[in-house]
Amino acid sequence: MAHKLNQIFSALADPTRRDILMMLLEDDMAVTDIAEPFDMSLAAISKHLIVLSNAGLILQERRGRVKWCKLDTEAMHAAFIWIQSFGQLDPINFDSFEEFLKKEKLLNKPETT
Amino acid sequence: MAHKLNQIFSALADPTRRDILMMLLEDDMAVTDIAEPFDMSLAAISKHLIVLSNAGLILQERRGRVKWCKLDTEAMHAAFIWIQSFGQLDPINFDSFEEFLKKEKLLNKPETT
DNA sequence: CTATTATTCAACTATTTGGTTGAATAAAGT
DNA sequence: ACTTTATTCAACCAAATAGTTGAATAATAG
Repeated sequence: MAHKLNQIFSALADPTRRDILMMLLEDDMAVTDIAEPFDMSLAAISKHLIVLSNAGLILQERRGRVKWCKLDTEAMHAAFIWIQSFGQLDPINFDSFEEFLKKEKLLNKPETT
Repeated sequence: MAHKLNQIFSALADPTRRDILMMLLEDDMAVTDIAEPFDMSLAAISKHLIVLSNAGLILQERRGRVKWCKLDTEAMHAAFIWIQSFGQLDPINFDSFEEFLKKEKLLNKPETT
């Protein structure tokens, strides 16, 4: 199948999936809980999670009837490394970075729409 | 329109477009010269360049009948910053990075297929 | 056993994507 | 003027994507 980076970047290209990843930064979650804030069917979220899983961005582990989802940082790291190749980008300024994150959350979180 | 990161990651998800970006790392190029190594019509490459341009990953400037393409690092930097948010990824190990780049070139360059 | 909860499957739809070809445009070269 | 070169446009096509709904599966609770 296609290069792994295809899957990783393609997975990251969807705002719902980026939101899910940000939610998983805080804690592992079950599928139903992940779906809750989104204005979208559970089946749709389930599909998004499969995309994230295929890209290697999350791990899913079934315990009983609940499937737990957690971040897997390896794929993200591969994307990070690839991007950093371009022009040896400057190390990040963590002040503007925090500001960026705040803005990102306001613009992009489903709860705030 | 959609969040800029959608366009950036979506543009990066295609191996042809990543190849084009890598070619532009070395020098600015005209559309026809960019298309040359690919087994694909000029029109297809032209479309890829529009995608890259819409994502803000390249700039295109027409001089006479030639349209020159050059990297615009700003969009890549935005993606870089977003990714680095996840788990405060470790600063890059440049030895494994160079190895990665070599592998990437072997696997992905159109000239070698 | 029965009902409830968690998740996925299957079938369908609309839209987008990545490619094609042939014609169109526009600038240079002779 | 005519031809060549550079690029895009338009129409088309196949495959992938992101969503829907309703049924199916599977584990837990009562």
